Amino acid sequence: MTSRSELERVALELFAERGFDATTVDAIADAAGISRRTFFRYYPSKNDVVWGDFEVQLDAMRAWLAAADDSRTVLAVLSDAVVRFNSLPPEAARAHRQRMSLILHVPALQAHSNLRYAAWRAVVAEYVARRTGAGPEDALPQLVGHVALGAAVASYERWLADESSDLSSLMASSFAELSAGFPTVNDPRQ
Amino acid sequence: MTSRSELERVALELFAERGFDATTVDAIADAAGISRRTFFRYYPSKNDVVWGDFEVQLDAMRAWLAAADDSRTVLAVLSDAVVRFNSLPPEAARAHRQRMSLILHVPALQAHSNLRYAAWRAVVAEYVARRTGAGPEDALPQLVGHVALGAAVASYERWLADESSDLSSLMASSFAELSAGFPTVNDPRQ
DNA sequence: GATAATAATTGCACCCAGTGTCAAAGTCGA
DNA sequence: TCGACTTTGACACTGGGTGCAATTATTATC
Repeated sequence: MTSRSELERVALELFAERGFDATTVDAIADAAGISRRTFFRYYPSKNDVVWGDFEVQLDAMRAWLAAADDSRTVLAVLSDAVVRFNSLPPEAARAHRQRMSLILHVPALQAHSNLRYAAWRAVVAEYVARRTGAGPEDALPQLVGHVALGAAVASYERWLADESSDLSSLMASSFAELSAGFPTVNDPRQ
Repeated sequence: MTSRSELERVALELFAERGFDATTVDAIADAAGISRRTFFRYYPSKNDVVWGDFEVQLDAMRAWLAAADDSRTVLAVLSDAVVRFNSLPPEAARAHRQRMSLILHVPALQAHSNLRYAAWRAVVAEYVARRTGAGPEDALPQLVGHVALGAAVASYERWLADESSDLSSLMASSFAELSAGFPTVNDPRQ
């Protein structure tokens, strides 16, 4: 009985072994012992395999934000949320590095990621909307969504570039820079 | 004699008429009176047609930033650059709206845009690196690149949502929000 | 346990984007 | 006019993704 997560495991193994582009859907299906057509019932595209249970994570973050302490700054809460939903047990770090390295470095996945990012931004925008009384499509929530995503992705790239770095710290410092208006680069006396 | 820009004109017309996905490369080639294979000599992909001379614009922005007045704040200069390279004569607005609407709303192009955005971010990062003495791949320049892109894209989305809005003003106010650390949403007393 | 309804799986025939190859036209300088 | 060089085009092929209909489990019901 092939499960969705089993299929993911097999696929990621092949990607690591011979690269994403060089791994055909046929090869994945073969390795998993299912037909090509069935593969596409589990995942709508080859790209989507890499994202695993992203939607579930996102739902969790949405719920966490909905119940977050309103006495703190919007950006502080967002920073915590991003840190929390990107902290992994040390033993999961290697796998997550591999996954994110694909997403951020393989052109086909870099492109596809934008579609997923939209859902992430929507969660942030929804929270900012709740806090400010605006609609989720209004200017400020959307702006914060885009900018927060930028900070998060930049942090991921730093993390991938340095084996010894800690993702949570990088996220936190990116958001700190953000809420302070980029003091190191925005000083009028400079 | 079919030129690159003539091909672009024909393609955008078809996209507007019957939609991006429903327009095959064969149809574009037919309409332009060239062969399918020749289309791919002018543009590496169907997606790329929509971006027109983006690289040229980007080169211009790079040059402008390289020669910018260093006595002003990094974010102020970036804001000006973004405003300047996104202000169009009123008669070009309709076409640009159409083009950007495709890029921001058609899934295939939303995805592809991420690849183009990388080049845009690199230009910003390069400038921040020059101003701060850091390398273009260092944390701060990269972070500012990502965040500035977020602000720019958010502004574009606002602009597309409102026929009567002015792109330059939207860009400027997004960057103002950014350099002030999002005062309307980042107030500890709120 | 046999059977009927339901769901999962698969094979097959497509469509379309993108690429490699090689031959045919066209261009241009000498 | 000849030959070198570039542009174009025809053709075949790869690979992702989809619609459809048949086939094979599953599961519920009697």
